[in-house]
Amino acid sequence: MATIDTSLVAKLPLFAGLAADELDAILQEARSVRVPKNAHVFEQGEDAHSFFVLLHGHVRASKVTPAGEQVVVRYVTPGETLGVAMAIGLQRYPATATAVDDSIVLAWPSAAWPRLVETYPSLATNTLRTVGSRLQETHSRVIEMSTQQVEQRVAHALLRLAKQSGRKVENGVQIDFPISRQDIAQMTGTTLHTVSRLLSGWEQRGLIESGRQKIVLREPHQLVVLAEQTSDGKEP
Amino acid sequence: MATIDTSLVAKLPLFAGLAADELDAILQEARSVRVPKNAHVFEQGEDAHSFFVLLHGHVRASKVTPAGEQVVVRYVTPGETLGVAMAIGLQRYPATATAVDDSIVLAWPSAAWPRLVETYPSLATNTLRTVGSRLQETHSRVIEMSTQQVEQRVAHALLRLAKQSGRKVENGVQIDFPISRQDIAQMTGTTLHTVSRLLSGWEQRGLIESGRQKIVLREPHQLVVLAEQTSDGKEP
DNA sequence: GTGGCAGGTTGTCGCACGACAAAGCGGGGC
DNA sequence: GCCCCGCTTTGTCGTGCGACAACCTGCCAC
Repeated sequence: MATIDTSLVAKLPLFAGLAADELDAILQEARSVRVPKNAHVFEQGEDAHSFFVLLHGHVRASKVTPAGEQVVVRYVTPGETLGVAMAIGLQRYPATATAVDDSIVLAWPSAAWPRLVETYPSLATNTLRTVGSRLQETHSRVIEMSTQQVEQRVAHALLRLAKQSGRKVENGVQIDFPISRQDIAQMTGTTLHTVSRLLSGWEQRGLIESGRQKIVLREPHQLVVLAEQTSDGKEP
Repeated sequence: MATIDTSLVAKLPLFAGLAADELDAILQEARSVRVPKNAHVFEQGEDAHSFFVLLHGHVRASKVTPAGEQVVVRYVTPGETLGVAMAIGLQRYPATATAVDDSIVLAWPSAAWPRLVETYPSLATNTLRTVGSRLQETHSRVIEMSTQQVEQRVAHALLRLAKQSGRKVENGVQIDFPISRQDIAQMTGTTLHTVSRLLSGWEQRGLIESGRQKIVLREPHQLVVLAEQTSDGKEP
């Protein structure tokens, strides 16, 4: 296994406030794992043996309901932690993590977490901060789903994806990993049919440009307008 | 200010793993505050000056959207923390906390948090666990809103409230604080009209008994059946 | 090169629920 | 004890969007 590039990893929120030698010691214990596209990093219900940091690629975290429906919980971008089940007191992963692109993760055995936290307390506070901000985001999503129509929700979803993982291209901002209408539907609580109709409409109006598992935002600002529109037509 | 009853507080998850004298030291720094019914513990957007533990009563945490719609984030029951904004890296409270009953909270200045955490690292891991489980719950809510109909969601909401704050009464389990159809609507992403219709229906079928800001579950099991029903009629 | 299929588009239909409206009702305040 | 106001109920109507269905299309495998 190759040595990990410390200079990149040092900047991650998880490791904020750690000295270089401390970071080295922590990284000693990590394995770097390649996860090919469409492979699982871990699966819902499986014993939470490891926790991870995504180094490269993109990972989708999703849950299945008892009735068998899939819901996308979030997309993980490089630098973020995933699978921190153990840290929040779970024995099993509450979701499935799937690489949507060839990806690389750092993996630590969950068993090491209590010791690591004891030795480096900032790991706990750093994780607390990231879990907290995920809680915030999830609350936003609840609020969106409670108060907004499908069109607004989908627009928001695209904007969020573009902000997280947008890549500047000729005609605008492209979402930097393969994503289907189905995926978007599962993020926004609607059906791929409705998403398809919406995207078609936007494409005709020149707001976006899209193809197979590919979306380019041409007029992000217009989408913002759409996303913030209230159903009663008049803005505050 | 009266001394705080240590024996009760010692059992709270926040203080798990602390020695008696450590707990005492922490409690020294807290003020106990009475919050009358309908008063705010704190308000959304306000500077997050303190964090709290609810000792007695019930508190509703809610957010308002830019468009002015209210959404209920959660109901806080005695023993839970609230207002931990600072711990998760926020300067301001992300929601408003309102006492729905006369309540009592312990309050610590947020400024003390970093020092407390440094001195008593289990505060961080304990908080991490509770924030983690709130994240789990919020994810469940997203999933519910994505995949279930209003009837199922409302049934779930009642069951959750009953489990958290149910009080055994003659005819079943009563939700132990005043709650309106409006509140339930704001928890489930629907309107008070729809909630009213649903409750009326259930009352006629003998599942519940309800009045002004009061709900008694007579047949919780029947509600569970309702809550788990899929729209296509057939169960797995 | 070509066949197969995952991903996408588009049309039609139905209904769960939100919007609007208007009228009971019960409890707390004076 | 009475009045008023916030909670609740119930009716009607309209519609956003899910369900179902059929077909298209560009990619990848072989």
